[in-house]
Amino acid sequence: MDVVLQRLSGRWTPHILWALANNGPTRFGELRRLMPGRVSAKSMSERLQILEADGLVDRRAEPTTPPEVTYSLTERGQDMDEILRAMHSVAERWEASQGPET
Amino acid sequence: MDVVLQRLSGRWTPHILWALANNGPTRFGELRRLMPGRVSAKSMSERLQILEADGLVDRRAEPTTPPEVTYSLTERGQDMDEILRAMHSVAERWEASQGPET
DNA sequence: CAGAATCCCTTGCGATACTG
DNA sequence: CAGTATCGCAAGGGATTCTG
Repeated sequence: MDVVLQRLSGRWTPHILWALANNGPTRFGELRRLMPGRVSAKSMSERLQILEADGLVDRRAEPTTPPEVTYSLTERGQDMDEILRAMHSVAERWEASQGPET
Repeated sequence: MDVVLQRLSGRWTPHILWALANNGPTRFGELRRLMPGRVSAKSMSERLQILEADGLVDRRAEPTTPPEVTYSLTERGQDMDEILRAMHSVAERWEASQGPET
């Protein structure tokens, strides 16, 4: 379980996986804009590299100018969807039946 | 979703909730021993206070000497079980079909 | 557009020592 | 037993600046 936790660690990691799961292959900038809140390009880039190294995300760069880099979920990355959906489910339930502050 | 993520944050948080879900009310020391790896008493205590403040965990202290403090899941804490089980499920699948390094 | 390079700051956590 | 008090460190991430 620790290994799963570790791969999900990082402020934006779950959001990134969630966005890719729901939007399919997405470009860097767009992915960044899909995040709820401000993410620095640095954090985004770093995290995506880690996710790629972890085998959860696939990176495909078109060698054009300007560059067009698209990220997508690997099979292993899609495994996470089960967890993300559970989170989303809980989140919606909490939001619905009362507005849990903070 | 962010609120759920935030409540699950912390190195030991998911493990704590998971342990409480599977073992029922558990005393401080025992809970600490159930963690996979070394946890300082400080971290454990801090995190439990946060979990209590977040309304996920209930703390019941028997005013004896030596003290006997028991932690358990609140209803809201049990909501997390859905997520934890998903994590556990993925963890087992990964562990079974190959030994994902790291 | 998609980063890489710096700089800096906050947070989380462990180790250790102490207490009612 | 179940904490609290201190100290110190490393990781994560934001802001900013620069580039092919």
